Amino acid sequence: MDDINGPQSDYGRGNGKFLPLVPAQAPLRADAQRNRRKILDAATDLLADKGVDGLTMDELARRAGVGKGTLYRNFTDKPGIASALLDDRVRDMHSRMLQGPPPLGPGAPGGERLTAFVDAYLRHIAGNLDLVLLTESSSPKGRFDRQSYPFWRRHVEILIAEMWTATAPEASDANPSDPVRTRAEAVMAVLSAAQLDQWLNRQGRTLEELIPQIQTIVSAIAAA
Amino acid sequence: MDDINGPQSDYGRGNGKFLPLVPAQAPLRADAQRNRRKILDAATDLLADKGVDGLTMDELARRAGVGKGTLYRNFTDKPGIASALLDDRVRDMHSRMLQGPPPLGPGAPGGERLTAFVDAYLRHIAGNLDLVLLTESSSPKGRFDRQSYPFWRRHVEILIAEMWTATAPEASDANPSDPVRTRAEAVMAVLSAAQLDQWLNRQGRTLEELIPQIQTIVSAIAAA
DNA sequence: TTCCGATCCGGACTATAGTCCGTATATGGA
DNA sequence: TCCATATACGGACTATAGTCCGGATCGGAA
Repeated sequence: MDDINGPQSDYGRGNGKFLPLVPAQAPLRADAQRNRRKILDAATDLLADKGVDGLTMDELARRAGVGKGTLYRNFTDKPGIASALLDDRVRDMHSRMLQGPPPLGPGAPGGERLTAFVDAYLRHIAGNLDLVLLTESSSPKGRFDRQSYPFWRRHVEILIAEMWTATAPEASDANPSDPVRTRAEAVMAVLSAAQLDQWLNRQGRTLEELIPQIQTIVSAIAAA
Repeated sequence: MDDINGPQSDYGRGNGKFLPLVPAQAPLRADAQRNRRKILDAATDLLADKGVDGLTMDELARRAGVGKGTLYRNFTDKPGIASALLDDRVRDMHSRMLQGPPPLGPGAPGGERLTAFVDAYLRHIAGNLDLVLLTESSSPKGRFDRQSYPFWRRHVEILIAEMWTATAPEASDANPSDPVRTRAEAVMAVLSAAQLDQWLNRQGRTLEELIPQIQTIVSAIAAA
C-alpha cells in the first residue's frame, strides 16, 4: 500500500484488526475522495483493457478525467497505484492470517502455519504477478517499501520465533539484527515475485510442482 | 555481462577457462572497438565523478564523444553497461572459483566451497552494490538476464549436488525442475543485491555480522 | 589503388515517469 | 450566507531511456 491516507483502505490504519503500520490520517476532502475512487476504478479498467504495459500515467489520468497532478497527489508513484489495487485483493488474506481458522490463522503450531502461509502467499503472488512485479519494480527498494512487505515479514518472523521457542511470539520484536528476523527476510527473498516469475514464466514450471520444493526450503530456513 | 560481442571480455567466450555461456562472435570493426573502449572508459570516469545517479546515457555519450546510437549498438541498455563494468571486476573471482586454491577453488568438499563462495560473493556484491543494483534494476528479470547470474547459480548448483551425492557433479545439469537447481536458485535469491542493500543500507547492519547468519541459512537450504 | 557492400555512427525523435505552480474549490467559522 | 484559508486540481514542463534511419566509414576483393 503506497497510497496516501486512503480512507478506502483498512490496512494499516491501526484499528486493531491489522498491524498498525501507519498512524491514522486526516480524512480526504470530498473531491479528493471522489478522484481517488475514479483513479482506482480507471486503473482497474485500463488494466483489464490493455494489461500492465498499457497502464501509463497519462492514459490513466485521461481515463479517470483528472490531471496528472491529481494522480501524484493521491499516489506516490506508479508502483503505488499497483499497491493500492493489490491492497483490495489482499485484505481478505490478511484477515484470514490474523483471525481465520488454522492452519493459516492462529491455533496451529508455527511450523504448520508457516507452511499454510507459504502456500497462500505463493498463490496470491502468482495470481497477481503483473501487479506485484509492477509494485516491486522501480528501484531496488521496491519490494521493501510497500507496506505489505513488513506485514508479511513480521508474520513469518513471529511464526519462526514460535517454532524456536514454543513460547510467546513477541520475543522477536524490534531488533533488526535478530537472527529470527534475518531468517524471515531470507524466506521472503525466496518468495519474491521476481523469483517466482523466473520459475513460472521463464522456466515454465508450475506452481504445483514448485510449492512442495519451496516448502522444504522454507522449512529448512526456519529451522536453521 | 550484457555487452555485445565484446572482445575485451574473456568471460563467456567459450575458451575453456570460463563456462561457455555464449558462442564466439565475429570481431568488431576497428572503429567500433575504439568506441567501445571510449564508452567504457567514459563510464568509469563518469561513475567516479558523479556516482550512479549521474550516469545518464546522454551525458555518457557526450563524454565518450559518440552518439547515443553508438551506445546502444555496443550495449543493450543501461544495465548492460553496468554489467560490462562489473565484468572486469569479477573476472578474477571467477577464475579463483574455477581454478584457484581451495576452499573457493576446487579441492575442498562442497560444503566448504559453498561457504567460501558465499563469503566471496557477498563481499563482491557489497563492494559494488551501486553497479549491481543498476544491473538488476530495469524489469523484474534484471537479475536473471545478466550472464553472470547463470554462472553463479550453476556454481552453487554444482556444489550442492556434490554435497548431496558426494559423486561427480554433472548429475544436476540441464533439468530446470531439478530440486538441486531450485535450491541453488533459492540461495541466489537470499544473496540478491536488493536484499543485501536492504540489510546493509536500510537496516544498517554490517557485513561481518550478517555473513555468519547468511552462511547458516545457505547451509540449511543446501542441506534441505 | 579503387570500389562496393556490410557495418557502424550520430543525433533528432518518441515514449513515459514524475515535478511544479498558478488557479479553483471545498469547508468551517463569523 | 459569506469569507478566509487550507487543500486539491490540471496540465504544461523537465528529465531520461531507448528507437530510428540517412549518411559516413571500414576493409576485403579485384
